[in-house]
Amino acid sequence: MNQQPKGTHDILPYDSYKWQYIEDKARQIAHRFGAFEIRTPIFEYTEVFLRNIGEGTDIVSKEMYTFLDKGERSITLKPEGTAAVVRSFVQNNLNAQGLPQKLYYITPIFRYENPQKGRYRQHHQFGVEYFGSSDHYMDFEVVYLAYMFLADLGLQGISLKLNSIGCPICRPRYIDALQAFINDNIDVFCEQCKVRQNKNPLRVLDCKIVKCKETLKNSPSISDYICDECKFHQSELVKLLEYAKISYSLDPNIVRGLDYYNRTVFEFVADSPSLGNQGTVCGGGRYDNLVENMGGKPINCVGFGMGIERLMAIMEEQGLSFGQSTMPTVSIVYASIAELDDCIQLATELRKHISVDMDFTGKSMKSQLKRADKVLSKYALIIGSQEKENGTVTIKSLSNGVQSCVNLVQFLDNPNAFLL
RNA sequence: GUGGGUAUAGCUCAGUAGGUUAGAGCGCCAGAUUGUGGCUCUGGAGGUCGUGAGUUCGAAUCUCAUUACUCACCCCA
Repeated sequence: MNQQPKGTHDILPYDSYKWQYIEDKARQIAHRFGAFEIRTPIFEYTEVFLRNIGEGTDIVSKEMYTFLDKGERSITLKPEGTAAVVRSFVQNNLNAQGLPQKLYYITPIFRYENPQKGRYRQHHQFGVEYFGSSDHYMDFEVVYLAYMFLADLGLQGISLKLNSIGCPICRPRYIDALQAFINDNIDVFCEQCKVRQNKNPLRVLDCKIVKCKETLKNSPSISDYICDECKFHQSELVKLLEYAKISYSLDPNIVRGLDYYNRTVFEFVADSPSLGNQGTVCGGGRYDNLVENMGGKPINCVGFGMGIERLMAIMEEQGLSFGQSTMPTVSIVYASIAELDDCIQLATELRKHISVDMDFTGKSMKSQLKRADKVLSKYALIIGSQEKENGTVTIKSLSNGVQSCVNLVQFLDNPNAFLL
């Protein structure tokens, strides 16, 4: 049965350079902001996610890859990045290293969903988590990091959407008002919304049904309910964004699907047909209570997760560069099988310095040169009876066909001098 | 969990009033060029037509079932 599990994808040899390119860029940007990489296991005890993402969320209630290991412990494959990082942060007392602290990760993420464009059962995220400040400066830096990363890749048509979902003090007041509003208009709303009204009223704001959307235009706005501190926090963040000339829009319908967020929530959204309705390429926000909830000190945090598959889809669509595939510098070619041993020795010697490809299956010279083309070698180093007899090697440029014959000892002494 | 679409060569796809031996382009291998790649020409290999039943003298083609993929809903990166 040569099949891969539903919703998973192999990254094939001729595509892997694209991943390396994006991962390199992500690391560069993170390092430019002074963030350190953290790598947590691919699975955690189920509790880590159950408690912190929120039992009422879809992710926890129906999308986790959960199983019992041989010791009857409940294990779950990472369904998002933040909870695991926070677990590690608390467990290893990383706050003892001083605050604020900036971490980033690149990790596979697993969710049991029905796959479609831009949604897979295994996808990959580049994420950043900042620990240790309640200031809007920290929100700004995290948003700015994401912004710079997207800009660095050359992406166009990505917009930043921003919202504040308040804090544990003011949000309940808003939810009460929202529920009351929905109740007053209960007949107009769709069946989904009627259910969500009790389960997770904020999600009603996200409904795509036209009739619900229309009705919601008259619903109470969260901006009228959030407390002065939350309001101030947002307005100060907005000032910084404007100062940095990052365009944004305040969108009261941005409601994130994880329970731990408060105050700032944001998304970077592409209006990209290639992604269908999965335009959200990055989502994040502030989570001030998560560290404490996981048994740590009260430490305020901001973070985001960025979907690499979605990034790549947009980049492909916009025709952006993924850099160059890494290529061997030279290919070694034997004119006949009699020179194969000499060529192997040459390759062994050269590989101490440069990248070398060669065929060793006795193919014709013609097919060896074809292969040299295919693997994108810049030069072919040819050894035949002539060269072997004279102690030389023929260097052929594969871009213009020019070739010269040089002394093998001199060549090995400083190969780069001959490979311009 | 719910709905729509698709399934033919390694890849992208042709192929219906059911009818001999199922095709093309690209890719692969080889030759033309016996020590030289890309271009050109010639040849070659490669198919249980997703799987299983049914209708029929005869099924890639029609019917049913099944599986996979895909898009969409839900939700999310």
